[in-house]
Amino acid sequence: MYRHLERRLTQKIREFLQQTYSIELPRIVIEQPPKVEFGEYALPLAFELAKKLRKAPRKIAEDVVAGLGTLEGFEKFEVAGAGYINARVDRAYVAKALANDEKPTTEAVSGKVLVEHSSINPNKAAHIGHLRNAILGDTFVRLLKSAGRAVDVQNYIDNTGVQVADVVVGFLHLEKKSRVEIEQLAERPQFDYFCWDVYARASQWYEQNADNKKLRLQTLHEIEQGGNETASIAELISTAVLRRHLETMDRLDIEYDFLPRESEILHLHFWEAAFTKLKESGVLTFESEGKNKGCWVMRRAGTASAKDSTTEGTEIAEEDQKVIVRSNGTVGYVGKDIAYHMWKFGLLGRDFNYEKFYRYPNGHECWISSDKGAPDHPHFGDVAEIYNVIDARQSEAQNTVIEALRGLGHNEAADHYTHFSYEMVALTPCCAAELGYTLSEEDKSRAYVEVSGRKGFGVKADDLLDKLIASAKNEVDSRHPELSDDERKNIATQIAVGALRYFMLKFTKNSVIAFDFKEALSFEGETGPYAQYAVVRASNIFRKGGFDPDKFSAGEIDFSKYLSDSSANEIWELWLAAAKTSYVIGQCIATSEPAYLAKHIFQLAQLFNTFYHRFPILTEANESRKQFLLATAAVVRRELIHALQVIGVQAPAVM
RNA sequence: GGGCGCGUAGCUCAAUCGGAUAGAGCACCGGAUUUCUAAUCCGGGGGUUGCAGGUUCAAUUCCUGCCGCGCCUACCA
Repeated sequence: MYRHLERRLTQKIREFLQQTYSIELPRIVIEQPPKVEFGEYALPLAFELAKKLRKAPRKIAEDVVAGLGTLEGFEKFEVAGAGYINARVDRAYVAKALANDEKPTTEAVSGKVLVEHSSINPNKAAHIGHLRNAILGDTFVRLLKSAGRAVDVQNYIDNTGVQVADVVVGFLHLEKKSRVEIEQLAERPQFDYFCWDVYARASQWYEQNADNKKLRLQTLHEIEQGGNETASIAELISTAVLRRHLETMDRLDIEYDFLPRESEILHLHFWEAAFTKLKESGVLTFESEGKNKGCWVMRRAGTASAKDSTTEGTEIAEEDQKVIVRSNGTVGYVGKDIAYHMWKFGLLGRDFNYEKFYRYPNGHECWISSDKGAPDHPHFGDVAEIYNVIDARQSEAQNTVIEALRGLGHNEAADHYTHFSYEMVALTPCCAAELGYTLSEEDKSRAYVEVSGRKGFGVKADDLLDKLIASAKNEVDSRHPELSDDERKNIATQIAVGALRYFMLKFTKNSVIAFDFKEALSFEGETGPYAQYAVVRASNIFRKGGFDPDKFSAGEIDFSKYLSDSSANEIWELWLAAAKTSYVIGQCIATSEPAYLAKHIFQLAQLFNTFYHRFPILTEANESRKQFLLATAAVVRRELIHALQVIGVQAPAVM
């Protein structure tokens, strides 16, 4: 609604400027006034025009206001301050549309979007860093879907990398486990936790002597090769850990459609197909001397090629070279990534084979890449737009892939390739100490310490969730002894998930989260449960009053009576915030920043809580005013539930 | 050395391509008719937005230079 009116206003202003001054501005800036008394939209337009028109801003603003006339949905325009033009909407018009849940028709965007997130190495339990990735990714998926986009959710599995090799080495050479023993362990519920420790031990063991490291390299080669016992054990381990990751993420209502694996990228020869094209197009060049002698290299992203017009042809300064194919002929991960991304855009000319892998309790089927494949499978890849949720440390690699696509002439694909970059989750030194890790003096003085799977240093996702559930369960137990234990468990889980998801979303993407248990375990203040509680309060009003909030009819209400005068500003602010939800969702998608929606939810909940205190509804003597207040609660409740659903948070029945 | 990012209240963070008096939460202090359940609400203190210049009617935001911090910068994935 808010967005719809803004568009209408922009259009009107454009027409006016064209007709009156014959001016075409590239962009009409529309802001939100600092206070609701000033109206709903503010235009600093007059300041911009002052120079062009050689008139005082204030005078221009007055002229614009006088000449603008009327506009549907708007009450009036006025001049404020040194030359702001403030627009006031017709409050009753907006409220009525909102109460009736009228959605302005939006043009459907065609083309499928591919969002890839999580991508946890299948060699150990997921930790809080992975949670940030998965929650950001899943929320972005929900944002896109709520805007009507068709989305494929992928989780890339690097099942042939060194991390997997390390656990395999750990099991076979350090723990001396047989295949049968590993199979038995893999059946155990917390196999990923077991691997967590094995991985950390193996990493330490490498430091002991050089032979151990040789074993690692040999194991890695066997895994990459495939078709041998080592590869088979690696597959066994990585698949079992992968299942655990899916279970962990499912606890947070995070699901995937397809799991492409690196093993298939190798076995189905994606790279060979890409290599040919990369050589033909000159993206890759062969180095015949220098430190990268014998390698196929490409220009490192960000080392501008435009400026060095002096170097002729395809010469790339040594420090700007990124090795794609090693001198022994093997391809590095960036190369595989280029091939994989050509597949995503349908540019490779090859496809995976697919088989069913995991069925969610709700019946949703998750597919996985495979060598053989099932005959009937959904169509993946070949999309119009992609988003890769990958942390900021990999931005250079991501940019290299984008440059490769560009070099191949696929500019459109490159333009629709978004590295959805975010910063890592680290631990506060205090938190690290709580976990029993001893830190160096240097680390203690830092604001945060990076987690390290290699050192087994971090907070496991399931542990954190268990802690949150236990803490929420305590509260629910004491507040609602009348409920069954199952019901209380269920509510506690919803609260825990709400707290965790909100926590990961409240920070903007490029701020490092210094994780601290006290903050993450809080259910008060700016948290998910705060917003959930606001919904519960709204529901309670209807429950106690004997009404159904979802069937509440606003037909008879005279909104202008209750919203028009300035004494109604407080309630109007709440209506306005509710009207902004879809606008905020649009902002989140445009900027790839889910934090805006989290903040919006909190603000809406905050305004509602104030309203809740100020205006007792059920005791309201004036029946028509009571209906109006009920309509207010119904609309806010509906918008909050919707917005919470978009960030993947459910509102419990009671709290 | 080069690339990317960050520096805002005691702490953790916001501030929508530059806009009106820089906002929240936590912590601290003081309050809220035992009510639609207080996981809430109201009030209070707390800021030279790292420093110095520049551009602009307007700078936390853009530009330049410093200072400080983080990440990336392997023929590892």
